[in-house]
Amino acid sequence: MDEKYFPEQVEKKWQQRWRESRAFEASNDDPRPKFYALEMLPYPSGFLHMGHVRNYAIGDALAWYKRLQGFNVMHPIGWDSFGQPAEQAAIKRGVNPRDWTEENIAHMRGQMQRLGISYDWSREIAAHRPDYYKWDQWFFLKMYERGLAYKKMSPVNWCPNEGTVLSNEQSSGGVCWRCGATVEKRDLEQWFLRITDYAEQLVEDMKQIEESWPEKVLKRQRDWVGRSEGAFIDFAVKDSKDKIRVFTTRIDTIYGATAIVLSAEHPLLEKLLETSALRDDVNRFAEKIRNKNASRGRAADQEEEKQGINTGVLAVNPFSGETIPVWVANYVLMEYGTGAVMSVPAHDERDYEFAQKYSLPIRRVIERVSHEQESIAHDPSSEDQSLAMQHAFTDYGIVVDSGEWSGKLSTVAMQEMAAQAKAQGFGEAAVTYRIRDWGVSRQRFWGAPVPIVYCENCGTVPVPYDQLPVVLPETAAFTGTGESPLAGVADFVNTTCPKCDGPARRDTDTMDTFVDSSWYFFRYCDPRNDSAPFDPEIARHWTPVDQYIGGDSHAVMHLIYTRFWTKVMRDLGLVSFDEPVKRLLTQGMVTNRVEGTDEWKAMSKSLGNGVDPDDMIVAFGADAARLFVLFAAPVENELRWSETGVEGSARFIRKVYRLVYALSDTLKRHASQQEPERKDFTTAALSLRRHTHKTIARVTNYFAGLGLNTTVAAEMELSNALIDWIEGRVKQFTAEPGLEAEPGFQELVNDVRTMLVHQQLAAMMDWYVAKELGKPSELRTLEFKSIAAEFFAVREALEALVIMLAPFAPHVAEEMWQHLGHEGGLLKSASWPQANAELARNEELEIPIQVNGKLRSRLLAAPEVTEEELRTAALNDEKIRAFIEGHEVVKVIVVPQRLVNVVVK
RNA sequence: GCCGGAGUGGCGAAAUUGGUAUACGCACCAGACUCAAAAUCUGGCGAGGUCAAACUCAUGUCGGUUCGAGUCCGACCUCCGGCACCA
Repeated sequence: MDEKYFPEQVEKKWQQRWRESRAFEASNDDPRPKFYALEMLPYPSGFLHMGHVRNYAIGDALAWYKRLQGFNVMHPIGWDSFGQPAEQAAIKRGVNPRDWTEENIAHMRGQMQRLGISYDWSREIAAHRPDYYKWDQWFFLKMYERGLAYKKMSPVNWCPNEGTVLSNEQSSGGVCWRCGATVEKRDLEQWFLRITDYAEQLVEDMKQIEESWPEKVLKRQRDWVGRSEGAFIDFAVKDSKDKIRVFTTRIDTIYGATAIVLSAEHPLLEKLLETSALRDDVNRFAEKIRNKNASRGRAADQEEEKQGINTGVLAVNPFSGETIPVWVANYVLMEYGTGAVMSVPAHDERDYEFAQKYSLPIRRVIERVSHEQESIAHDPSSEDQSLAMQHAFTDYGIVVDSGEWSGKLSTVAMQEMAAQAKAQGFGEAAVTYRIRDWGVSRQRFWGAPVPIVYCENCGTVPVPYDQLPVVLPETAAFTGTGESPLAGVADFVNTTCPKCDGPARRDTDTMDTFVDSSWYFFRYCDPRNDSAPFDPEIARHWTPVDQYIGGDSHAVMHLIYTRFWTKVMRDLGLVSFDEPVKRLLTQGMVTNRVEGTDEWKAMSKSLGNGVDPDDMIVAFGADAARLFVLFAAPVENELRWSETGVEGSARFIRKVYRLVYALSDTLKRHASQQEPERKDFTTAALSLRRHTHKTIARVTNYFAGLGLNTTVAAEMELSNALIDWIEGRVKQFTAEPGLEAEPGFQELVNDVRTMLVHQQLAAMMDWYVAKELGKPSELRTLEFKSIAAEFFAVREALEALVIMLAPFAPHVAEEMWQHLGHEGGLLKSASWPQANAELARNEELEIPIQVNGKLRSRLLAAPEVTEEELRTAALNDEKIRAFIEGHEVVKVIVVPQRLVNVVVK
């Protein structure tokens, strides 16, 4: 151990030792309880950014903590290495996507190792390697067998300028993200996974995780699934056998329906119009709306004015028998429900707006449940009138003017009406979902090929399992024309049919990269298995994931896909639970000031406010950078970057390092090896131990809730307390008369806090011990046992501090641990310190005394003090007497061990 | 518009969940050391008030509950996220 702290030396040294000793490789057979700590696997863009550093620092702190607590910790990492950037690099610069990806992985792996994250590198995986994506294909085939993977025509986003397909994200707002051209819809045959089959479970199973996943993530998933309870109702078309099925969540308002409104894409529309005189006008209108819908997609960010047209067709309300007109309008979406709605202007805002514009009747059939206040001085009819004029009344209430249901509560009517619809065969209670099946086909090269073959004779044929993987060719022509580059690789496309051996063509699309990340953390359990995606027995040992950590940008996509995938795996018999992740933490963003402004924004190249982790490692060390990231803000908050903040963390590390350096030799010489008996501890030693054990309890408690910032703060407090304590002891030692003359000691006393005189501090302690013990026993101020006990307390504090620092600054913690006398052992085999409640207990309590709730005095009391004693002491307190003099004491509130409040009049 | 979350010093934030508000750190000011700077150390640091105290006021605003409210209840204001014609 150097006198001075050089992070680059310390960090290199321990990184090497960890690597050589395979310190963080987790065994599947370890008998200790397991803990699976997981961070979201990165896309290998080439460079780690601060968001990654934060993510991994959090995960690593937890992994270290659990390891020190005696858990068998698995902390793996891998690469989400399929995806568009590699292909873009190929198109733009002609590099091979595989080479580009491998180089990026190599560089980022180096960065992670320089950060000293305690990953189990033996379990590293990468999605682009055939031994991984083979299992993507395997899962695809399993789903195909079960009808969970199917092919259908579907519109995709198409940029006419670049001649390429875009994802929904890349065509946000209806324009191409690169060239700004208006995106068109094109119909393509695409593969879908039937996530809608699991819609109900995706909502229902949230109950299993609602305590341990962030509410905002659950909420977004709930919104995304969009579960909605209501009813289907069939309206018969007048003079026809056709029926129009609508979905409504407010069947109780059905007597207020004054029209049926269809979406422009409604399949029945054409047939209905056959007999209509308005046919041409309606068709022209519907065509216009369809075109508009197609070109803008669903991403339109502005609500359009409602437009509609009467078809001239009439429909019959099955409840009232009333005949109402059928309209077509732009505000009804084909994608949701049945693409047709009953329009109830009195009780739906959209219908109200529509009815106003086209002068449709507005009929009120729900009244507010009356409150006493409402009956005052208002003419009810005029109030109704004004209400109806301005708004739809969308609350539940009492059904009126609705035949036999009049006078019933909405909630009651809804149930009874749905039951009647069912009994009479014109409808039923129903649940609809907003979520739609997951389109996984991508017309791209850099992904897992879809393992399907098309044969002229046999049609669509799945590739047999024993022919997996369908290997991606070495390279292809990256023209960027929009068709999958695989289509141009003749060797790949042309194959023979597995069934009939005749000529066949392969599917040339690849799978969405979210497929890779839907199950990757199961692969970590058994990463080299070549006969299954993983051994269910081994996975049973490790999964579900105990703690998952990542950004909330994946709140919907990845985290809903992986929940879906887990349920499919459960149904395949691979796992035995519903939810893959027990606890989820979504960390906040890392932001930095945008130069020349007061704005804090996420670090990015384009804003020029990025900070390179490597620069921080060089300047301050990985330990200081990691410590800062965890200390500066609660993990779920935004983290504002501050270089002076990192300096502060480095300062703290240096302080502790010097303390260990200054004291370790002395501790080796003088500290008792065994824990001394209680009577041998001086009062001073006990007060230090109290601080140590209180801190252990606090830190352990904070860690349980992932309050990492307060954990670090508590550790800083302990180090401050230890320094204060040493200063106090040195001053006391040297206060003996005559010592002023001893050479160097006056400077020592003055300088003890500067920590510039370590050797002198150690020498002084040695000298002092010798001097004390050299005295005749009656003149000694301290006995040998007490000295040994006092140094024991110091060592206890330092060791606890070093162990508790390991999750935040592991390299320097290892260095200090070794220097504290644990040569040859690694910190990972140390044990997390145990808080001793007896030792943590205060000798004396400081009890605040209030008069009428305002703090007026304090008094010191023993922890055993009774309520009565506290009350008496408070009333006799000099300051308190001044306050209560001349007033009547009404009441004295005593909170045991806590506080006294004197209430006066 | 709807649904969430949050408002505490100059800044990031603490507060054992109703009991001493502002821990810990950053920035800043003064001092020590230094030829000087850096580093390090010491002291100060919510506002008002005072030589110093005492004391008064402060957790977005206004009310309420309570002996006691940053914390609980009601109304409002502001900011940040998500969704957005979902029937």
